[in-house]
Amino acid sequence: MTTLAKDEVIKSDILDEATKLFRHYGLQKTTMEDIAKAVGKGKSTLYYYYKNKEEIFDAVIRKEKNIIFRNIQEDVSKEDSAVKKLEAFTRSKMREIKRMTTLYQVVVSEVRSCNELELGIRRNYDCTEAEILKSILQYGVITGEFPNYDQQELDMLAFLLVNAQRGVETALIMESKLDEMSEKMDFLVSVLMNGIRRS
Amino acid sequence: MTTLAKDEVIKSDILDEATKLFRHYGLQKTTMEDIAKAVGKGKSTLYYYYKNKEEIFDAVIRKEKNIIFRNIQEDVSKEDSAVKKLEAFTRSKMREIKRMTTLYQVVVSEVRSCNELELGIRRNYDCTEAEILKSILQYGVITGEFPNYDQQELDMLAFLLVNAQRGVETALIMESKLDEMSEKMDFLVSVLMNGIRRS
DNA sequence: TTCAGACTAAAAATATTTATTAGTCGAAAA
DNA sequence: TTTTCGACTAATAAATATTTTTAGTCTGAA
Repeated sequence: MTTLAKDEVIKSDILDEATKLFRHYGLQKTTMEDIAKAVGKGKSTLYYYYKNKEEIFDAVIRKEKNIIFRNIQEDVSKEDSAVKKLEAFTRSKMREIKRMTTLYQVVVSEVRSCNELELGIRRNYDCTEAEILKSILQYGVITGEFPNYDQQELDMLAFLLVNAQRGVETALIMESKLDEMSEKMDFLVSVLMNGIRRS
Repeated sequence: MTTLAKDEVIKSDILDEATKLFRHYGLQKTTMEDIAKAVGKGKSTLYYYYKNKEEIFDAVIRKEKNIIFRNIQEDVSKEDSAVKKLEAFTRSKMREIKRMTTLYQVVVSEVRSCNELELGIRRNYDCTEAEILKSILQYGVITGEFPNYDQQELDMLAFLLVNAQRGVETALIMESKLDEMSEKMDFLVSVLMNGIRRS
């Protein structure tokens, strides 16, 4: 294997600097020149590596999202019962959200007004969440922890879990009670869990 | 008892017309002149009966909110088990929301940007919801349907229920899937219910 | 006591100018 | 050939000035 292609290194540099800047100043207030300066290159050089600003932002979000979900997946896979997996999922998600509050805010709030992007990213994000949840639920059905929900019911359950959690998340963020988040989420999950477990 | 005081009649007329207009055009796009014209009075007359526009809007919201919650309370009180009460609560709330989508939108979305009002109304609205839920839960503890949750746990449960439901509501409204609302809510409530019922 | 018309001050909408910034291009450096 | 840059433009956003609308007041009439 040869050394990493030079252009891949630079692309990755650009992404790293862009990530920092977006996190600090948000999407709108970070200019292409800011990014170029941070990388130590001219502005037009960025356009040699990326089509435009949106492509950079997309790449940043995709990368960060992947990190989040890799971490979550890792935590989830450590547990061996579906119930514990679900608890791990929530705990892990909370931790990730706190760790990346700024970028999360960008995705959740700033981007919320930037219609084109919003839908894509937010939906994509939720889909991944729902996917993970669904796989956990499916696992629970297999292990016999949960009753024999059919595919449609599992979809609905995953949908409900994602959005119920988000409802609580939003309320706590709006009242800036992030510190109560864990406790309340634990309680919510334990209730939901017991609910799912019945028949 | 004498005939209803004349000014009470007019105040009520103003409220009725204002309600219609707010429902049709929203808070911002309804002017005091519009209301006055609809009532068939001059604009300044409105100020004889109400301090300002906000007071009118407040009164409209309070009145509508009372109707909603009276209807919900009525439906809830018909049931005699806590579980059925909770189901009735959700079903009834869904129906009320659909019935008043427009005004609900005003409260939920338009007012969301109108900071001063937002907090007051939204919080007030949620409080009432949470109060009803809490009383249902308390009832369930008394009847033995639910385990012996203490006061703090009941508060938390009510908070969770309100916001979990709102999360799902919001998602469905955003995707304009109001028709799936009942089905999904039923499912959510049944899950939550079973969760609450355990120990 | 109840109302209206004329009024004001504040806010909202509009138009206009100015400043930034995303993205292009052709040419130079590596 | 691959990578970089400086100079340029067109579009977007920010700032400013201008007009219109509208909430709320005041005086006085019925």
